[in-house]
Amino acid sequence: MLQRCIVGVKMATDFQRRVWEALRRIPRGRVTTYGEIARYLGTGAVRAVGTAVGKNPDAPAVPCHRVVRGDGTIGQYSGGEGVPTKIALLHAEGVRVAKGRVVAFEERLWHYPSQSTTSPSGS
DNA sequence: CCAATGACTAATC
DNA sequence: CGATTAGCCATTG
Repeated sequence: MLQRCIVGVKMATDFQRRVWEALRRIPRGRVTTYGEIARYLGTGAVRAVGTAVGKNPDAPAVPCHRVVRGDGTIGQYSGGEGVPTKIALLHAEGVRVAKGRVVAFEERLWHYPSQSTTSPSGS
């Protein structure tokens, strides 16, 4: 049973799994940027993040459509009708998009939780 | 291992 | 604001 997991199966890299997991952390009605994900992963591989998101096999089960570019523009999307579908999904979650750009982008922008400064066992 | 690619970003024209 | 160049890192052939 487990044998088939180690042969003849396209396996994603750990990097991609971390990216997809980061996508699941995005709350509904919010958006994030590739740069934020890269920072969350602790790397500057914005390009690699975008590629990993595009290879997301569980789309749109994973909110990959909540990821936009750093300047608030929609960016790209692979699936359905492409970018139009990405915008449609965002609208379905309450995120307004105009001229291929997220309305009130910085207000809708989601930031990943940072380590609590009130941590009792802080270093 | 090397070369090419990509759902990006920033700077310049 | 649109087009171009260069830098970036992981994936893929």
